[in-house]
Amino acid sequence: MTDPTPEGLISVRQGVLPLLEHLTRVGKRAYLNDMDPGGLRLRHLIALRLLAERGPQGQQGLAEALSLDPSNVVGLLNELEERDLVVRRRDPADRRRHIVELSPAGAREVAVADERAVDVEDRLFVALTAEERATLFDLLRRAVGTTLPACEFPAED
Amino acid sequence: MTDPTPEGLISVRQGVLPLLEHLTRVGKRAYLNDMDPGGLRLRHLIALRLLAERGPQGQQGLAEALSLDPSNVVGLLNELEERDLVVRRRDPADRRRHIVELSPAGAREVAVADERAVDVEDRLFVALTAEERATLFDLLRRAVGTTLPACEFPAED
DNA sequence: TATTGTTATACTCTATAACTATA
DNA sequence: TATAGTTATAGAGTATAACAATA
Repeated sequence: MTDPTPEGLISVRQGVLPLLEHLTRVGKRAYLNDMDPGGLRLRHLIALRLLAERGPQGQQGLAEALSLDPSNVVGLLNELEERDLVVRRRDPADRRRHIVELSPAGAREVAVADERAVDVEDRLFVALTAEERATLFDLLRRAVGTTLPACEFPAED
Repeated sequence: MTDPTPEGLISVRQGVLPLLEHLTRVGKRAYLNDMDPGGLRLRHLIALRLLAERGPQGQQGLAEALSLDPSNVVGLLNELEERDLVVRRRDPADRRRHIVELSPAGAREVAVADERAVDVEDRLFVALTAEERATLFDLLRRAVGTTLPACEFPAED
């Protein structure tokens, strides 16, 4: 064949998205099954962690960082606020804005939920060594970084 | 600190799932926006590719490979069959089974949809070199391999 | 009695447009 | 007029149970 691209790379280019989709779905399901019924779902944990890492945020910035539509962030925050894991307060400087802040209970919940996420990931990535998981994390983090204006996520290295 | 685990690895262990979820969601959205309205969604492409790579399958095996509930596979196949991309026929040996097979039109559609997926992935992974994408692909493929009894997916190397 | 595929249903997730209150 | 947040709604994705046909 006179194919200019090495065979291996062609299949690589075509197949990452299906694998991502698969792994995410299986991981979310495992996380859901692990948690107590009615507990926080993955999206809640992600939002709480974002607040923990970046501090108080307007909902607009939160939506952008999560790559969610602002209208969808509303319901997510409602659920977190009902459980007193998060506090919304008006920005005195611009009374249109809501500043969202993690509550002490929210911070505790992040720790609990993180524990569960660790268990799930340990099972999800049994095939990989610690170094490989670190590599995977790094690659994903860099890829995510370009999909958003400003998201370095859990970049606490 | 007497922590037995290096600091770097701790944050790694906690954070892969959120990154996967984020990247998958963004990728699916990009794929959806790219395609002509009413076209095949990502899950259709994944199912067609599976059939292309593994050949005719019972729906049960298909469900397992896709990590979908068999009841959800029904609707997916209905949509593919309506477009004549796939053919269901009774297994003469066991008349309970439906053998699902890719049609010639289905095979052509895989190629078209793959093209679009390539574009999406090129944008999704601009931050990564070809080698890094190959590494990512390999790591994901190995991780997926353990989440399923038998899924080596696009392992055409 | 167990298995394959199917139907029905409820709930979550996502995208979109219209609305309000502030600026 | 534009922006931050909200509401409402429709469609896609997922989990579950019950069912028919066949083994």
